[in-house]
This record gives sequence, C-alpha cells and structure tokens, in this order.
Amino acid sequence: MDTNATLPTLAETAVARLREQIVSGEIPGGARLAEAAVAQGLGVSRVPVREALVRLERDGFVEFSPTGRARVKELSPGDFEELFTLRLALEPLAAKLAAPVLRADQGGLKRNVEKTRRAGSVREVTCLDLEFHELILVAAGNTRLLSLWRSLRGELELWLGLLHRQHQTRTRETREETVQAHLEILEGFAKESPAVCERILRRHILGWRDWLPTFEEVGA
Amino acid sequence: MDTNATLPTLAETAVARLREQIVSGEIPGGARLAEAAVAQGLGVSRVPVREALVRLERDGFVEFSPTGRARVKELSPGDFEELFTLRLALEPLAAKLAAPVLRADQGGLKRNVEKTRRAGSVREVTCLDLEFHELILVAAGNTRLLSLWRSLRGELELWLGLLHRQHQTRTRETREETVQAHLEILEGFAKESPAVCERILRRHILGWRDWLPTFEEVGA
DNA sequence: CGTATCCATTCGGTATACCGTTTCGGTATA
DNA sequence: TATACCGAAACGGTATACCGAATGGATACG
Repeated sequence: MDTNATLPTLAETAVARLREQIVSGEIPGGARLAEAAVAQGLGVSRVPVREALVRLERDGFVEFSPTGRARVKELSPGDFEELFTLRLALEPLAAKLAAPVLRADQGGLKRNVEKTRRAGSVREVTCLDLEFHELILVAAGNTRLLSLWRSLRGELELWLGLLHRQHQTRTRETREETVQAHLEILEGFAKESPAVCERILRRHILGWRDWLPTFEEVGA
Repeated sequence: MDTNATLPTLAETAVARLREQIVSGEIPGGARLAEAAVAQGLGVSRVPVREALVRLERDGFVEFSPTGRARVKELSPGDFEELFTLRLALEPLAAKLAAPVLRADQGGLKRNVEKTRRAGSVREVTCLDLEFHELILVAAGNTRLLSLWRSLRGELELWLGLLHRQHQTRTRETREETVQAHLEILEGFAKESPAVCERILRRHILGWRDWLPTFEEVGA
C-alpha cells in the first residue's frame, strides 16, 4: 500500500509490535503499559514508546488513565455493541459512496478475495477480511470517513482476535464463510445501484453481529 | 465539564493555545509548525510541543507530511463536503440514540441555549453551538460515536471560524438563528419519538449546509 | 536561460537525565 | 481487625543534547 521510501521510525515499529502483541493476546486486556518497561522490552528509549502509545490510543488499542497511565483496552460486551452501531452507520454509507467506483473497477476487491481463498490461518483471514472492508472505505473517496473507520479498526481487530481464540474457529470454515459473503458483496457492486449496495452492506454487518452472540463473559 | 484536579500538562496547554490561534486565523491554514519554533514561541521544550502536534492532528487541526513535517490544515471545499456527509451520518444517529435520555432531562441543553442567548460575540455563539451538538452526542451514550465526532469537531470549528470571518457575520443575527434552531430541536426531544428526532437533526444539518453555499475560494 | 548538483542549514527522531507526583506496601494507631 | 498515615519506589512530564535526513538556495553546467 504505502511503500514508504523512508526508513520506518522506531515509534512506528513500536506501534506495529505492540499492536501485534495486543491483538494476539500476548499482552492481555487491562495490562499496564509502563513506558519504561515497554521501552526496555523493545530496546529503545521512552520517547518513541511514548509516541507509540499515543497513536495506539488513537487507534483504539490503548487507553490512558487521567494520570497518564496507559493500559491495554479492556473489551466489554457494551463496547461490542458500540462498535456494531458505528459499523452500521459508516460502512453502508461508504458502500453507497463507493458503488460507482467499485462498479467500474473491482480489481482490488477481487484480488483480496483470491488472497482470502488461499489464506492459511484464521488470523490471515481476519486481516484480509478487514482489508476487504477497508478497500470499500477507500473507494468511497471520503478521507475523513476513512480515518474514522480506521480509528475503529483497531478495536475491531481486537474483538476478532479474541473471539476467534475463544471460539477455536477452524480456518477452513472461516475462510469459506468470508469468501462467500464477500463474493455476494462483490456481485452487488457489479450489478446493483448505490442504494442497493448500501443495503447489502447493512445486511452484511447485521449478519456479522449475529455471528457471535454466544459470548457472555469476556474475562481477561 | 472535566474539572481536572491535576495541573494541566504543558502539552495540554500547548494544544489549547495552538488550537485557539489556528481557529482564530492567527496561524493561517497551510502554515508550517516547526517544533522548535512553536516551542520557543510557547516558552517550552520541543517534547510537549511534539505531543501537542500529534493530538492536534487527531483533532483535525494539523496534518503531517510523510516526512513528519506539521502544517496547519488547509480548508478546501471538498473537505467541507466530506465533513457535511459525516455530520449527516453521525448526528442524526446520535439524536436517535439520545432521544430517550434527552426527553427525560433537558437541563443541559436548556442551559446551553440560555447561555447562547446571552452570548456577546460570534465566536462565543460558535462555541456554544458546538457544545449544544456535543451534548447530544454525549447523551447518546456511545463513547466511540462521541470520539469520532470529536475528531471532526476541530475541523468544524475551523470552518465556522473561517466562514464567520469571511462573512463578517453579525453577532445578533447568528445568535438568534442559532437559538431558534436549537429551540426547535429541543422541542423535538421533548415531544417526539427517537425516529422523528433523528429526522429533525437530519434537517438541521442539511440546513447547515445551505447556510454557506456562497463560498467558492478559500484562499489562505 | 533553464537545469542539475552540491552544500549549509533546518528540522525531526531519539537518547539521556532530572523532577514532581502518584502508587503502594508496611507500620502505627484507634 | 480495620483504618489512617508515611516513606520508598515507580512512573510520567519535561528539558537538553546529539544525530542523520530532508530542504532549499546558490553555484556550476548544458
């Protein structure tokens, strides 16, 4: 996507590493992220860590106490509802806006689905799933809409990771369900009006909510 | 709102000062914000300035070049459209969610309108206007929805400041139009169903877009 | 006159050091 | 036994210093 010529900054790599550890559950929800400790763990000074924490907060992975202490965000069922509500507000809108664009050029989405077909792990499917949705947001051409969605994406990834771990989801099933659903969306973009595309995404998100109603406790 | 007991951090005060200078136009759109210069201007070191810039980016006042250079965000008509689209997606939704709460307790909104009645400057009206809308978002009880809106608020404030400056808006007019519109919304929350409240907000935002169609160029 | 090149300067990224505040466990007291 | 108090350690906020990269203007070349 962004083949940045400049070397990745230490803060950026810190973001990436922490993000990975948080999503994978290696650093559990609610865990303290003391600057010094994280810095030592990554072999850098506190400065880039500090910056990384701020960015992770923006992306929904981390939250700060009033006194500036950082913790990994805890997931509560109420949070899931909030997230669901917002996806339902943003993604169908994005689909409507993106419809004309995606009717003309489905290359990106198709490539994504192909990659998903060949995915070898649940984690990989999850990433590609998120990428699929992000491609729609990008095609919508509203940069602010995109950044709003991105600020939700982190937490979304957190949920998907957690749920898959609890579910012990099978790769094959997940992959095929995902591919199936995305193909339907793809077909919609090819044939239907923007308004219908909007409804299709709406249904898709609604289905996503049903996908995991079996969870009661999300203990650490 | 948040009567924080802890002393405001230098970074926070830097955010507040820069924000004020940007909104007032003292620092024009597109202006470079070199860390060292800003730091010297505020009489602090680069560290808190650095953090302030990151936050201002999150709040839509500042943007970074790929090489990390910060500039005050430039306003283009396309940006205004994006902002409009997103307000139209978020605020009616918030109104629907907030309706039950605001039917039961209109105290906050009423106090806001009273303050607006007594506002002595266009700037003050603008702030209270934004606060009115934010109160609805708060009442909606979706913390993520609120933070999405907040990330738009900065840019919104930027626009309102610019437009009022260009318009040479009169305090009295602005104040009375605002109060009038907000009273109608208030009445809706008192009497109508969530769905109707949603539509009322929708109309309000649509009206806001018409409020300023006369602008072509937004030169620096 | 236009264009490419190079160098001085600016600027951001990071490390380190210091300070005031917050935390938290242990002790003394009611 | 529960609670209030106290002190040491932990932690975040900030200043300063250094380095390498980016920038932009002057100079040399076509």
